[in-house]
Amino acid sequence: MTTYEAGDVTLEQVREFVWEIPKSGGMNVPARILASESLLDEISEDKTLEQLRNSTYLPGVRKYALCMPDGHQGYGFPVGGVAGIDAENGCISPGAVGYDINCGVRMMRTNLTYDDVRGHEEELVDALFEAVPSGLGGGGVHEGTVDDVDAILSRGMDWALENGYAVRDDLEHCEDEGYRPEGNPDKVSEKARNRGKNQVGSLGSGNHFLEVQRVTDVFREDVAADFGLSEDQIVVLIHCGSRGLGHQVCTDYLRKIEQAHSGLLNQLPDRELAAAPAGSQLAEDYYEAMCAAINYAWVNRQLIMHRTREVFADVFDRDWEAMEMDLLYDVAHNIAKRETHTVDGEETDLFVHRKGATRAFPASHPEVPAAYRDVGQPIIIPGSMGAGSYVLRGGDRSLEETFGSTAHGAGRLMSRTQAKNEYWGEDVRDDLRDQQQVYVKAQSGATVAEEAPGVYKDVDEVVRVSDALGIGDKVAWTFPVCNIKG
DNA sequence: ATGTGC
Repeated sequence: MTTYEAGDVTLEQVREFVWEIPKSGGMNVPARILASESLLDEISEDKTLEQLRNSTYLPGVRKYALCMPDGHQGYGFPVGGVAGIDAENGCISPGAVGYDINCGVRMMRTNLTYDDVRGHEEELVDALFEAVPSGLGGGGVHEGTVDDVDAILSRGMDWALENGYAVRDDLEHCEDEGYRPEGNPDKVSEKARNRGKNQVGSLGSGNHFLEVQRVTDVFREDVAADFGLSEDQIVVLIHCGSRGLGHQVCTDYLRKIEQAHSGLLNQLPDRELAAAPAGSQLAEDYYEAMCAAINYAWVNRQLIMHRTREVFADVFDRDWEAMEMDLLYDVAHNIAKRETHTVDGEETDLFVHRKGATRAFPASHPEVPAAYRDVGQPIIIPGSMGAGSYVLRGGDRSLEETFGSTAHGAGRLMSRTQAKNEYWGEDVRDDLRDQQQVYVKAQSGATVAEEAPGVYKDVDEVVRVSDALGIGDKVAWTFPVCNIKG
């Protein structure tokens, strides 16, 4: 048997790209890592594998805990981690969802080609930067009241539709149609709601961005046609989350759960995995608050997309409808959801935790929107400013292998602090413009340094593993034209 | 990720 030694963890190879930490000690199930050896070399350098093994101590975790090929260390639970935990007898863990609840991406199509945009990059990037609020702190497309926030938390994208920020078609091209009915503002603290009221429609900072891209390659022509993608087409990618509101929800419930469920906490190897037992009041409260933050993040991305349509209409002097600026799809990267999966031959209700992982449902799954039911759901995987991004579709093996999940990005190679020592923002910006015709505009030079292409893993390799395992199949590759960020 | 924190 092929093994891989990583510190005190020994991995056994199950087959190509599939590695397992066998069950031992307090582990309830084994753990699986989906990676090539070169990705495994990177994954094993931080605490990812230890955190993944720790997560198998969570009560009610089924089958195996998983790490996607882009996995890296996170708070308690790896970014790139997936765990299906029994929704009747198990638990729910905020650390296995992440601080940025429903951090995610959406891609909007246009009928413009690269030739239409070339020569207008500076004008476009300036106009987008001016119109789309970004950076730390307040300021959003919709400057509202706490009542507005409560409506957003309850109704998600339905609120955006009612308030003229969306068309019906947008809702139909969004995971869960942009709405979790369980979202309950009463379970979200006043502090969180106040933090949210002046950030509705704002990018934030860090790795969040808005990017105009061109489709540079198509790998599956038939699927690409169903997704409305073709070579040289201009698309827009929006990556952001639930801002201060989601962060506050996570903080609030971690503290509450640590206090109320210290018994469970003491059974776990890491207190950052704090979890509320299924059926407890806090499990229900956290789920409803998390769903509310999920709704907030969808509205956030919708308002940014709405503003982007206005900017394009202004710059290109045409209606956005005439430019066919339609939402391709919106996927969540940091969520938990009650889903039914087959485990040991039985239909089982699970809290599927996906933290830095994308849902990847295959063709014919009832939760895939009608427009894509025949081909599988679109999966959007942002890479870096120098390596581009990918569109995949849910693969036939995903339900069996990964609770219907795949990777979510390239994954960091180095910390933000390390990145700022290695790179200087203005140099990164100048190199991207001069060498790759990518136009970047950011609130802070430090953010550009933190997001330099060199701080990321090889997104091609991440996608290659997903494709080879049949959990998410390569459809198209896109490359940046211009990018705005905090 | 984050009014960059225990």
